[in-house]
Amino acid sequence: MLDLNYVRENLDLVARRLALRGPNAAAGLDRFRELDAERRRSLTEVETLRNRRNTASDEIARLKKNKQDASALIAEMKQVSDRIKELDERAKKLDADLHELLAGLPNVPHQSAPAGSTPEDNPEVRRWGTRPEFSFTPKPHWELGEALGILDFERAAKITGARFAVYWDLGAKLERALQNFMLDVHTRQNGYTEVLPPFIVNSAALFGTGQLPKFAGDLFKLEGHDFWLVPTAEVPLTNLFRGEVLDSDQLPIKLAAFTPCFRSEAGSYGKDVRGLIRQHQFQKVELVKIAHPGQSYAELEGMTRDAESILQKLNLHYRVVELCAGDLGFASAKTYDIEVWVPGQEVFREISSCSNCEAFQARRANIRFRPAGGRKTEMVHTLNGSGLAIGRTWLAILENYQQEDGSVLIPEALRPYLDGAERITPRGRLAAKS
RNA sequence: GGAGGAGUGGCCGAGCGGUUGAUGGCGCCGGUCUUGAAAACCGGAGUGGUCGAAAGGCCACCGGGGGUUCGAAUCCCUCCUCCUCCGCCA
Repeated sequence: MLDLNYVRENLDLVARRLALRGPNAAAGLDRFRELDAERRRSLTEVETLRNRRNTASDEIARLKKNKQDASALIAEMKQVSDRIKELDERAKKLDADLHELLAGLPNVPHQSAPAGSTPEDNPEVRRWGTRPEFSFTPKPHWELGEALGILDFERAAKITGARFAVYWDLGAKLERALQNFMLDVHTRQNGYTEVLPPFIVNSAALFGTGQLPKFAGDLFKLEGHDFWLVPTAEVPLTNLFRGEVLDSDQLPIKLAAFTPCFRSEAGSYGKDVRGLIRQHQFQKVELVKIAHPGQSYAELEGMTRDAESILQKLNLHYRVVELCAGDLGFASAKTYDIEVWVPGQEVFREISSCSNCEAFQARRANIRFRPAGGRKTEMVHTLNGSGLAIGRTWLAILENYQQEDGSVLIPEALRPYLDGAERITPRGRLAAKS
């Protein structure tokens, strides 16, 4: 959420910068001036009446104490109270409207955000490694995985539905190895604290990070409860500090968590229908930082490097792009996407997205800190990034490490996590071993 | 799931429906005293909104929401959270 005073004082600038996101990004902002003025007018009105009532209440108390008659004043105040009730409803409505307008606006892109409206406009920042050479035509991971007997979409559809997967044997173990490998690197080498949060959150948490109210359709909700499946660990991790005032010397807080992520993928029909790229459930190790506002952009660079370190250790070719203003997520002011090379499809695919939300989420979730010398609290900056999406790492390994005989080599860094296994070879096709 | 109990400022803890934004203690900040510190004493300090150039007013906030009343931290309803007991359960 944007700061009310900031929007009021910089309305034109905010409108101009939001327009960089696209034609609809600043929708409703034209109503701001009027709504804001009307809200303040009606607040002043009702507060003046309240003041009168408070004063009169003291007077009534005094009269009664002295055994004097207060009935005239009480009768008058009864009228005033009725009037307050009316005006208060109007003021509350206006306040809610303004809040709704503000809560519906996306974050203002950072100064440096490149212009553009589609992923094609995202400039490449850097590139690491080289494309693997194949003496044969590399296959997509769904063919490899099913042939190896480690990936099973058919049975997943039977027990659940489309866009779910069952992993068998070394496929399941590879997923688990990646989970442990990523958490170990981030906690032992990159300085993050491991957290295991609930995989279900309430709507206040989802408001805090910006998924609600606007993107309810992207989420899975539990029937009969104010509970939602997490779309990313960013939600529970960032909301850990909701409503808290942190000490300046606690910052930056660096957290890493493994969770499954659940997304309805409404509106993505027909997109990435094959394979693991777009699933209703996928696993992810997420990084979250709560940072001092003066440090948040340096922390964003660091977080992106931390995510990259995983791909480097796995020796997977990738590039880093910076999202153009039109491609930025709702809460983000600046985002780097890391895209891994997927040879079966000959494209770079997003495997991590690292964002600085500045104070946008902090305002929604009311996360503040007390500056070292100062007394007045300030909003923190929040950052989040995938470190990494495990399913997409899994498929990148399959496609990049595939051999002509259909087997897949296991990256050296992962072998200690797989009892030293060096290679995935075909097992009995989709048959559960005894 | 059932039956009880409780939620007050950074923490602990008072609070007959009427100067209680809230006593007291601890902690915190400033000062006096001291070479310095401690102790003692004096003083200060919440968050948000709104009006104002500022000084400073005003309004709201005692878990959340609603109600009763001229007036609610105090009474009623409801939801949430925590504690105790019972049931169930990994």
